[in-house]
Amino acid sequence: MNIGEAAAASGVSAKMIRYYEQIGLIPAARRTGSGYRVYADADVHTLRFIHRARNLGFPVNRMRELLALWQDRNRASANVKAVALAHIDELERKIRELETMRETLRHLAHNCHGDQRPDCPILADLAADEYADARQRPPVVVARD
Amino acid sequence: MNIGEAAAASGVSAKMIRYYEQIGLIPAARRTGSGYRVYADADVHTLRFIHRARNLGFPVNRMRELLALWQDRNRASANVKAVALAHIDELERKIRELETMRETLRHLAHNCHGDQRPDCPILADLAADEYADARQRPPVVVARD
DNA sequence: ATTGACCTTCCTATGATTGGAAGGTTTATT
DNA sequence: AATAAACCTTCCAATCATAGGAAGGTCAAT
Repeated sequence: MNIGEAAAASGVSAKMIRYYEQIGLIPAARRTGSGYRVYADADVHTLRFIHRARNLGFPVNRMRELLALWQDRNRASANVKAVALAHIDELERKIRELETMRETLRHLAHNCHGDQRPDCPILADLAADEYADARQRPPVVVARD
Repeated sequence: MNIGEAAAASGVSAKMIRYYEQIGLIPAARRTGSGYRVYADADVHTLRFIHRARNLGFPVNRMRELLALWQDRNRASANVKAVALAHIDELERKIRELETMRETLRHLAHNCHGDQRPDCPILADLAADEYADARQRPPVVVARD
């Protein structure tokens, strides 16, 4: 199987397969006499694993752990679970961050007439001189950043 | 005011102020005889506006619109609201994406013993051969792709 | 033999930000 | 006045994962 076929079979683009090889996430592929990379079913299997983990948002460095665990037949499932839970925490952190932004904006947009007049609480809030920013930060005295 | 003071007063780092100038988000600052950038209160005001919009996740290109609207005294608030709502949609799209990942992982982690045994549904799912095609997933797992 | 679809490597860009190096300026202290 | 520190300047590089393209080699079918 050459790289294009492996890409189609795994869902990982040829570009990314070369990249993963380059950064050492996967071992260097065997080559034909003319330099073409050659892949076997087992390699495609690994690439599919990578593709799915990426789809779940695992960063490449966490996937190194994941791949090592996957290939270790004596792993403890507790270790795998720990990686998954750490990633869930990371996802939740990002979700909360985005939700905070969304709520602030929703609130501002809700109070905006949305008509032909220039009057706009959204801009007023972004431009406010004294910005309590109570929606995103605890009301600690000064320090806005 | 030099760039360091403007940075401290606005919350935007000196590095980023130079960058925003370079990409044309803000006009090139006036310079002293020796080449130092000089900022006035109005500039800091603009930088604070930018800082707050960035904190709400507005990408730099959307902030160009936002700044133009802010500086246009004849704007229609409807236009501002449209930018905000478009950004809210974008935030929601990302939130849903992350939530989908989280739910899939939560489910997998929930079914994982997390003990010393190697048996692990998380790895089993990531490695599964039978649903290489993302559209034919078993009902056990939440959408992924 | 030619064409087209592959493959190879290398370079570039993305977006927003941070880091650093090398060198000039300003301010404060001796 | 000399010196040191804390600034400032530009330029270059790195991040992370991915995509695009150029220049050139290879393979399969016409």
